[in-house]
Amino acid sequence: MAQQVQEKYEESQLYKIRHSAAHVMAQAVVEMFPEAKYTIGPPVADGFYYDFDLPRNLTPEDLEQIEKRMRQIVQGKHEFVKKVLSADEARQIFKDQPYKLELIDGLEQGGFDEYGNPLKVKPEISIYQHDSFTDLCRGPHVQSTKEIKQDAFKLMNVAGAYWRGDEKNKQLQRIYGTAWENAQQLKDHLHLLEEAKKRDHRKLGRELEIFIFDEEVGPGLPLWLPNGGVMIEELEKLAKEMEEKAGYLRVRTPNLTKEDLFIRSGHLPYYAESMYPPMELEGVKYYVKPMNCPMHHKIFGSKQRSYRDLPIRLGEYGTCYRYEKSGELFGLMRVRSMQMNDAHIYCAEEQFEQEFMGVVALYHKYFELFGIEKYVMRLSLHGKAGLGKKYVDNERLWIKTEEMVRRAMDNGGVPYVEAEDEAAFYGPKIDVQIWSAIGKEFSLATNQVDFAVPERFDLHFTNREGNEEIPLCIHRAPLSTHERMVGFLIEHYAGNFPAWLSPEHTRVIPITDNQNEYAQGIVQQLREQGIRASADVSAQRMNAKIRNAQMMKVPYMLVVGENEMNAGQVSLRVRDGSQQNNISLAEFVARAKDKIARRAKEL
RNA sequence: GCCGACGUAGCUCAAUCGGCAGAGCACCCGCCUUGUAAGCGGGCGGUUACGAGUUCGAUUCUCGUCGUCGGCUCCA
Repeated sequence: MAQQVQEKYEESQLYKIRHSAAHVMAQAVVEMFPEAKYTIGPPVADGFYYDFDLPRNLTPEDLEQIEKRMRQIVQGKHEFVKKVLSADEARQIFKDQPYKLELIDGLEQGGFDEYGNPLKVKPEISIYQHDSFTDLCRGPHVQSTKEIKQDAFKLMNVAGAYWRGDEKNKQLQRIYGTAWENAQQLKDHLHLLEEAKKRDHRKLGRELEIFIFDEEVGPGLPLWLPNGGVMIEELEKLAKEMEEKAGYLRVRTPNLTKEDLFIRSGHLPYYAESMYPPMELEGVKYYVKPMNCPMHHKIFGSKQRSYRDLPIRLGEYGTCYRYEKSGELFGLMRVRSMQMNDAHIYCAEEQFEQEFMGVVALYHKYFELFGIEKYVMRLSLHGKAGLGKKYVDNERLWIKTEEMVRRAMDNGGVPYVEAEDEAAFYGPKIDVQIWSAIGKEFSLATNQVDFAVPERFDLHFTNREGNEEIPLCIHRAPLSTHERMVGFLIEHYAGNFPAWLSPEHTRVIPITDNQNEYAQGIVQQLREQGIRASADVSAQRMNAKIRNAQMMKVPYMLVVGENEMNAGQVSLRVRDGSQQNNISLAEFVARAKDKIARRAKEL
């Protein structure tokens, strides 16, 4: 049932265009720097890149030059010619290209592809030539450079990238480009990037007063402003409702624990790099928690459990701290303090499938609520080489657990893709990739199976036969962290949240200050009905007040002037610009309460 | 952490070749009493991220630190 979503792209014309554009770019770069060492240049999601080892750093002006030269080259209508040859012939051609020689060695041994990953079948060695440029390459390419339209590609930026993606290797200069079948597609793509920029949660988060970062507080440590506080309250309320229905119990655990706990859990041997260093008091080391699980394990183990008690589902919105490397921080999406929608489900092996799929069902409810239409479940497996280093050293259990997850997903009819060497240290996991309203990809929810740590904590329950059995543990966070979830929601909705999530439901706008008191009375009535409201009694004109409320993306505006006041009514302006004049407050309250209570998508 | 770029008022941005640091918005004070996306006038606001150096003189040039951004690595 595992889907090969990549397969199609690799056979497409677009893939060939991008791959070929990468070669053309490499030609232009090598012309500019004859001493350049070139490495690999594959197509990626929206374009391509090529990594070079160059005598100096590239500047934006260089990119312009390279792009200009590329346009000349593609207009030359050069044929791409493939040649299959022996390793020695290839070595002769690339004798001055050390990275290519390394690749040839890998290909010859039949061991590794260009990323250093093991290959299943021994590949043939081939080169592609066009114009003056020859590259070691398995293809496929377009017939001729004329298929690369000179107005349908663009070089985007330069970035550092490690050779073979390994931070121990030399850092190369990577040029990213985007390429399409025609100019219109390129234009559309660039437009989409512009739109994404407008929705950027870092920009909107500040404008809508949801969160800030402060240099003095520290990188990756967001301060939630009152508006963000409201959104978090709403998300917690949502999770609590859903989890109570699904039989979860809520617990609370401290942010600090003794070193001993994390030695036992395996965090210190396998995860220390991501933990804040310990603080020592009276000779005892304490760590801030990067995860809640060890403490939940302690709660599970705090009394004797029978098979009749299982499954036990312990949930907590615990605040965790992880020392993410400075360059990894990214707005709310990657932070150092985070509050996870965390829970641990302890179950017997025969309950695993049902519990696991129960979590997947929860995902689907959230997808529906947030209008997430596109998603991919990504099954992350262990990598053999990481056993005992990245992963607990028990290959038999890895394989067994991975098979259990596959079976559960297959039986449940949930499509997924597999990703090798991406598991958590204690077991395989399902990460959920979702796509926002404008097609930007996010990785939010996670669902992990832990076959290792319960044993380390000596957790057990008494089974039907009266024997002690170790429970499985499912770690899950369908709503991710508050940080990442809010970041996603900002971009997904472009700040136009459904009413229930909006920090302020209603802004009451008096037309002149004669209506200030009336407006404030309305606010009080709304608050009593559980509707978040404020009155704009500033000295500005009504038009400015409306504009401000629109810019803060408040869903409902109640305009009150002389007429409304005398009639005891309000005039409703909805965020979409529609109006409903002279209605009773009760009518508005009924509408708003209904939308909020149902968490309706529409206003 | 690594490669590169960037850092000017709360926000968005100017400042010629190294020569007195400016605008709009926001905020405060007035005037206007207003009908569905900015009424008008005035005022406050800066150790140009921080610290050194070069120079008669540094927002501008050099170095270091901190932070942000584009990537790599990593990840909820």
